[in-house]
Amino acid sequence: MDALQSLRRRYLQLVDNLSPSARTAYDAVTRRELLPKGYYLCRQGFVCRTIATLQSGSARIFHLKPEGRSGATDVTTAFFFPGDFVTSFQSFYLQVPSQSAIQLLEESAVTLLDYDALQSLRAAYPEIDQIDRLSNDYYTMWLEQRIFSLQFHTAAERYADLLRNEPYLVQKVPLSYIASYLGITLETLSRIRARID
Amino acid sequence: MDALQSLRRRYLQLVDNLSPSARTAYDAVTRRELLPKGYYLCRQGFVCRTIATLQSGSARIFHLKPEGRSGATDVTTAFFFPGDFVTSFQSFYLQVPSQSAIQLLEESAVTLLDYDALQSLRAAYPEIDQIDRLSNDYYTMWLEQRIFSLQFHTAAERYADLLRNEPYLVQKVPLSYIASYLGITLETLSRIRARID
DNA sequence: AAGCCGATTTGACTAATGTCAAAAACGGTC
DNA sequence: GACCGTTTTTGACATTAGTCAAATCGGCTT
Repeated sequence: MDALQSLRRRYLQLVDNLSPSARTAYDAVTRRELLPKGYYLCRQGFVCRTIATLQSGSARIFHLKPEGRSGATDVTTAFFFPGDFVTSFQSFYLQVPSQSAIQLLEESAVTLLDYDALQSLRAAYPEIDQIDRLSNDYYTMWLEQRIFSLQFHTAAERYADLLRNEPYLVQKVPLSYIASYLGITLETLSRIRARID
Repeated sequence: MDALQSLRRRYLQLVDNLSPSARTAYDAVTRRELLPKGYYLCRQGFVCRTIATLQSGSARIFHLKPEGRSGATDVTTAFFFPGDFVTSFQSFYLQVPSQSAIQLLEESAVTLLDYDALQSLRAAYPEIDQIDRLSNDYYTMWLEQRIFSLQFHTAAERYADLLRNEPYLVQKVPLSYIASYLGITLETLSRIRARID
């Protein structure tokens, strides 16, 4: 877990210390935008063509499953924070339709980069290829840790972890997002919260 | 899911079609071994120094947690099959102590490659770097899918999936491994099986 | 074939979580 | 400050999975 954070620092440093030529090339193909709360960076069923670097704000990735008796259920599988590269991994790297949607949780400043542009940058600048690789490794380890947590910890422990790691999140997003992220219903989450204080 | 398998085929093809020079360099630094059932490719708490390509046989990666009242509990988090690159991802790529152990489930033929040797090969042969990257991407997508399955499917559905995707597995490994992999107790798994036929 | 040992199944009971429905709390608007 | 819609909490009950213990099954040995 500490190893995870140091990996994250490594790729963020590489981003900050791009060589002038790589920086110029990067700036030429990316665009910075301030996008409103609720904006979709990626829609379920569509190919995710861009990867966003989150400068400020937050986002979530979620999956809509149709069947549920009481309408569709919306299950959040991850949250994103500043410094994260935001995309639907499989959809972006394989350019296939996404199984999930990504939505901003608040107004956010992002830097957008298209798939083709990223591939060109990677081919031309080893340092950018390195960032891409490290950030993917980071994501992979984050996933490993999440599975660990889903398999080994109780819902109450997972909520406590979340409170510890992302306290601000609990302030600003609906409980239903957090509950589905933890793999429980919002009633159960509410009861866990009641028991804590 | 289909995208996943095609990605796997892509990296396996690259392995088969290495250029003669890359092949020679690869053969020079790897060793093929036939290892017995129960052999540990990696021990919990130690740095995983090698990555194994599984030629035949199978393996599992598991985590021992000490606390349990009735002795330590042993939770399987993945199984490996021929064509897989077998290692503890975080431990190998960051060279930090592993949180899990990897054990052969039967006598297996493997090709062993040390961390330093892999880094040299990657630097010298772009095609090997490409294989490493694709296989990591494959693993990442596999993890994503596994989280999906843990979060969206019931234990019974996950067992049915396993039966469909890895039928041979059910024949040769103890139910307790499969149960912990599915995130349930072996009694529950036994009851699920009883209900199926 | 009998005996043994580990793996699996079954049973009875308990604990945890889900479901459905209603009440309370909260936020923004007029 | 009253009103409205949304979010969160609470309650009662059903369902699912976990726990502990005993019975059965299967393969192996002698």
